[in-house]
Amino acid sequence: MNYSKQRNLILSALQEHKHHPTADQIYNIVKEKDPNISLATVYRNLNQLAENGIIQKVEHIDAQAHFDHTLEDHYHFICSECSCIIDIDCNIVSNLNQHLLDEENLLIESTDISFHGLCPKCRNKKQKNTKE
Amino acid sequence: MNYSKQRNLILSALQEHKHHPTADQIYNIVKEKDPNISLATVYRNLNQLAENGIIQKVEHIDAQAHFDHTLEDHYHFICSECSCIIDIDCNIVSNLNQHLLDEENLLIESTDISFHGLCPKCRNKKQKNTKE
DNA sequence: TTCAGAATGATAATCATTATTACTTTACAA
DNA sequence: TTGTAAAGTAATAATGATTATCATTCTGAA
Repeated sequence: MNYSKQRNLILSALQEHKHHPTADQIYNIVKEKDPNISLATVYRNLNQLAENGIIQKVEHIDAQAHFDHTLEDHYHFICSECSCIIDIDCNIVSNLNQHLLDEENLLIESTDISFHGLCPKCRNKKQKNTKE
Repeated sequence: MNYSKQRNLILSALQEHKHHPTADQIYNIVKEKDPNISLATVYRNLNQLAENGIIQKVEHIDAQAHFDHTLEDHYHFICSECSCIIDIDCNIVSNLNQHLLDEENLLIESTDISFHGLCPKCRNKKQKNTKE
């Protein structure tokens, strides 16, 4: 990969905004510093950065792809109220993979886990509303 | 929901084809019995059947939504080679939910798990190829 | 039988993403 | 330095899955 100003802007935007932004959200952040940047450039560079193992592309959360500044293996909690994403770091799958190989003859390469529910903030709001 | 011939055709197509077809696949199946049916009708009815708890809409597998004849809670294995989907029925998450509530203050409503890897068929093929 | 509400087919619209195209930068050897 | 090929860019057309719209037809209770 050759140097490009745009790619640098995209990468630092992602590192500053750790909440799994989408391509479109990054586009809006970067546009403030480089108003001429194209949405296609953002898509191209995010995919390229992900292919080169510099960032992580997180799919299957919703219709859009999200991008993650960290490469660490982890899972996601998605709030059903405000759609915020919270990282869950846990190791429940290691022995499960062996089980699936032995019992079902399935060789697991990767596992996606996403939890859906209420985040602490939204749970608080709901409790307040029901009390009133 | 009023009766409709099209919805009945869609439902029985789904019950005969248990391998998580997409809207488009169901469209092609149903078209043989009712060549005038519209793709929009298929989408409309699949969503409606899912909303009424008659079938299950399975999202986040790939770009397309898949539809599942069973309402039973289960997870999916998706082969990275042939993209076939195999049901995984397991209960690994029950105690995890309590853990996430206690430790992270997250109230889990549902959990999506998808495993990615090689299905038995594709694993066989690969082994043959490397032996030759 | 009537008639309001539900369902339909055809098609336009939408949304996220990718491909195309013509132009500009960058890397680097001569 | 300078020439040039590779890589990058903006603008925009194209794509694929899905949803919305709308005029027409069907369903079922009164």
